Order: sequence, then structure tokens, then C-alpha cells
Amino acid sequence: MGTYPKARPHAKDLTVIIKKFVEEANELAKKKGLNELRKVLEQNAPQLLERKIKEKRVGLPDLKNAINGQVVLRFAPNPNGPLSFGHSRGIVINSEYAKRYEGKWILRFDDTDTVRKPPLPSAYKSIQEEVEWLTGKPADKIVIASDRIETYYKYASELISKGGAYICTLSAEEFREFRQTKSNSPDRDRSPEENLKLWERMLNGDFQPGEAVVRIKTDMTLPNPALRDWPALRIQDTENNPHPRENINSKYKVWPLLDFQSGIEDYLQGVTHIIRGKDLMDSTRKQTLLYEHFGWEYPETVYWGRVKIHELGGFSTSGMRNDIENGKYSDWDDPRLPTLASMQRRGFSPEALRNFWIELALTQKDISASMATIYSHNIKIIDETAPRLFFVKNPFPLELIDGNEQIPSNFKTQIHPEDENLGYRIWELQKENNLIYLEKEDLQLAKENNNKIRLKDFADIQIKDNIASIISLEPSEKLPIIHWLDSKNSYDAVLEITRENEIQLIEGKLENFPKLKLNEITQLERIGYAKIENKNKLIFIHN
RNA sequence: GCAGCUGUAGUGUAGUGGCCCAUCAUGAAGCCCUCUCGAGGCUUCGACCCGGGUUCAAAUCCCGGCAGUUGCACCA
Repeated sequence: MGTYPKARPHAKDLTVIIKKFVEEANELAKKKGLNELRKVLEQNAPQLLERKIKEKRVGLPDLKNAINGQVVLRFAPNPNGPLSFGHSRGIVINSEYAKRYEGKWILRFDDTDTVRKPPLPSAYKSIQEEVEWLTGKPADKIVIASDRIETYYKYASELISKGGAYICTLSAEEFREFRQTKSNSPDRDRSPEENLKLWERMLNGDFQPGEAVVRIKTDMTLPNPALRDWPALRIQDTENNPHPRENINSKYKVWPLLDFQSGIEDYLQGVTHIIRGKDLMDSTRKQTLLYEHFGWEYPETVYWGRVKIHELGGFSTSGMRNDIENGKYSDWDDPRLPTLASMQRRGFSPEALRNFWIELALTQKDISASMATIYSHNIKIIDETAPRLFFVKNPFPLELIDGNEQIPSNFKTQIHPEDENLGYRIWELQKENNLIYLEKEDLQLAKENNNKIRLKDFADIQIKDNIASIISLEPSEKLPIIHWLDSKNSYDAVLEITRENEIQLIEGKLENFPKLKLNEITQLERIGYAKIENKNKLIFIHN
């Protein structure tokens, strides 16, 4: 009936008719079997035999009013530090949509607060690098707000002279009174000419921070208090809090606030779609009011809810910056921090992160996801190529001797169990004076099996008085299989594991692997995936 | 307090009036395979916030609750 809406009004009559036929069919099936029924259908309505397969929407939902080739998106972080994991959602979603619609996306640095959220000079560069790492290419365009202050001034002047904005000399507390009581501030009625004069004085530095602010004239009786004559530009003490970019420094005293700067810039850049957190819903409403003053059309806006990752802490950039400066964390890529730098360092695949965010999609629900989901995405990417290696924690040495069988001249096993093409790991073994390492815990495991155990891909051994003798090369009985190393083919290495915000350094022996590449992801057998930070240092990713 | 937004399995998602006794993934449990506690294969578990209404038909529309969450900054 979904396909034939015309039939809907007759639903009641139809059910009676349908019931009749269903009964008839059931009767037929009962008497002559299902196959007979199938034959009848094949003759009269073969399409009914094909079970329709539900198509599930994959990936991100469509964007409203998106015209292929004309979509312009933007992502606007504050460069007061490198990006957190939370930021990566904005980058992934925006860049994915740009790709889908063959449009472009702008990376914009909203660096307009020099006092509370002073930009970090290195972040301008590191954020661009992080973007490139995550998406595989640079953003289509870079815009830096602090480069464009004068442009924002121009639009502010224009709006003031049109009477759409005014200079308010009330303190924030004083204005709050008016906002709460839905009444106009006395400054509201000043003429555009007077306001323009005050605006000039603001620019000249006649006012101290807090003494004057430019407000967008909306309506003090608006039901949503946030929208009532909202502030657009304010004064910052850039003598004591200079902008860290050298050419900006103390050049400007009047600075735009987010809602104004962002609104003007989105218009100037021709942004067609804004994807932002729902905490910025009021921003949309404020900016829509601003656009009305100018007669502009506001972009399509999509919101996402808050995301919490169970295992990760908060994403406050300023907070992390403090902790790093206080020495609580080593740097932005400290494995305990929920930063992109940290995840990159720990060996998360950018593709996995992209898949993760795409799967979470765009909903206004507040989400709380688990690292397990990210791990699972990551494993799908890295497992196929990760070379298998042995790492023996807390190594316990044993002397390997001939037993029922002699020590072979070498040990050979596949680099990857599912892909022979990746090659082999080959160690040369000596006939005498062979020292092998087992994990202390595995020694215990051997004890529980009459001091017998199987060295993976090698041999069953019998352990006695720190001596391991070979029982057989082929598995002789069902013994636990453990990883192991030989002293000539291994060296000291450290595995760094972060658990519950504690960094643990585990010393051990790492298999000597001539093909070892820096920053490569390996799978330490029976331990988990790890990244090779340098020859002697591994970082644990997950298992 | 005022204003907004959201409510589908443990978690995340699909679903916009009949293809839904509800999709897929993750998770958990079990089995198979494998000389790794990895990967792969199979099976099972588990959800439409509640209450009314509209309709032949409601996860889907309407009303009312309830819960969660966000904003009300001269931060972004």
C-alpha cells in the first residue's frame, strides 16, 4: 500500500479480500505443498518471490540543498593548542562532505581571544599537519581571523551607520540587568552618527577593556535571552596580552567576538553549509539576526551532539596546556592525553579515525562511545599488514640443548600468518651455547604441564634446571603455545603501555627484525599491537 | 528560572505511516578455524522513554508527561 497510495482509502475492504486469498493459498500449501504454491506464484507474479533486501544507508546522511561542485564548508578551531580527538570529528565530517560533493572546505583559525585563550604560535602549523595526516591532504583553503580584523571593522562600521548596531558603554553586569528584564539599555537609542564617533574612539584606544562594546541590535524582548542585543566586538588589552603572531601583536585593541567574526567570515567565504556542535545553536540564531541586517542568506546548518569517549578525559585545550606547562604531561603527544598528536604517536590509523566518525554519523544526540569501537576500526586497518614479532616481557633465560631432536640450523616463520607474500622471519641458530628467553609467567605455564611447553612455530621443549631440551619439532602433544626468543636474534627493548592514565615501561627482549621500519605498526604475538617508535622503544596501541 | 535540542539493544547507528514480531556495527556468550590472548567464519543475547490520541495500519503523525543535554560570557 506504500507503493499504491490510491488503495489506501479502501484498506478495510482490501483486508477482507486479501484474507480470503491468503486462506486459499494456505489451503493449497497444506494440500499440495509449498512447491505447488511457488509454481503458481512463478506463473502469475514472479516478482513476489524475490525477497527485497533492505538497503541501509551507509556513511553520512545527505546534506540539504547541496549542489555538487558548489558546496563550501569550514572547520574553525581556536589555535590555542594542537587538536584534540574531539576536533577530529569536525575535520573528518567536513572533509568527507567536501569530497562527496566535490566541493571544498576551509580551515579557519579563530584566534580572536588573546587574553583567555591566547593562540599558541606552533599550533597554526601543527594543526595543518594534523589535518593533512587525518585527511591525507591539506585543507582547500586557510583563513586566519587575526589577518582579517580590518575587514571585520569594515562590516562593523557599516552596520553601525545603518543603525543595526550600537556602542554600549554598560558593564557586562549592568547589561545583564537589562537583558534579564527585557528592557532597552539607554545606549540603544543613540543615533548612528553618535555611535560612529564612539566607534572611532574605541578604535583609537580611548576605552579600556570592559568600558565599551559593539552590540548587534536585535530585540530585547526576544524569548531567548542569549539573542538580546548580543555583543559583536569588544576591547582587549593587547599591550599586556599581545597576540602571539608577530605581525599582529598589539596592533588592534578592538577584537570581534566569535558570533560576529564567524558570521561575517562565513558570508565572505561563501560558506554554504555549516556543521557545528549543538552548543552553538544560539550562535546560528544570533548570526541569522546579523544576516538579516545585511540582507544575506544564512547557510544551511547541521548540528551534532556532544561526544564522550568512556575511557578518555575532557578535551579542554586550555586545561591540557596548563598541565603540560606544569609538567604533569610531557607534551601534547603524551600518550595519556586525548589529543590527535597522542593518537598519531600511539599508532592509530587516520583511516580508522575517519571510519569511526563516519559511523557515528551526524545526530544531535549526545553520544558516549567506547575506545573498543575505535580499536575495532583500527584493527581492521592495521591487522592486514602488521608484521608479527616476538617480544618477551620479563625474560627468563634458559639454555637450549639437543634432546630427542637436534637444534636445527635456523628458525623460520611467516611475517604474517595470512599473507605469505609478506615474507619470512628467519633466525640462524647455533648448535651450541644457545640461550633462549621465555616470559616468567610462561615458565609457570610450563610447570603446570609437566615442565613441557611448545615454542611457537618451533619445537616442544622439556624444561629442567634452567635447561630446555627439544622433545620434538612437530607438536607431540597438545601443549600451550608460547612466544620465545633466542639471545642471538633479540635485543633489549622497552614497551610503553598506558593504562588508566598511568604510563608503564615494560622491559623485555625484542626480536631482531631486519626489515624493521620506524613508526611501523607491528603485532607483538600474544601481547597486542604496538608502534615502533625507535629500535629499542615500542608503544603499545591496543590488543 | 528562561530558552533550545534529543530520546531505537550495554554502546553507536538504519528507519520519516504498511516492506519492521525493527538494520548494521560494536560488545558479551558459545562453537569452528588457526602453531598468537590477533585475524577470519558461524550461532546466540539484546531496543522503539512513558501515557493518551489520529488511522484499517504508528518506531514513524498529534498532545501530555518523564529523562538527559546545551545555551543564557565583553570564550571559542
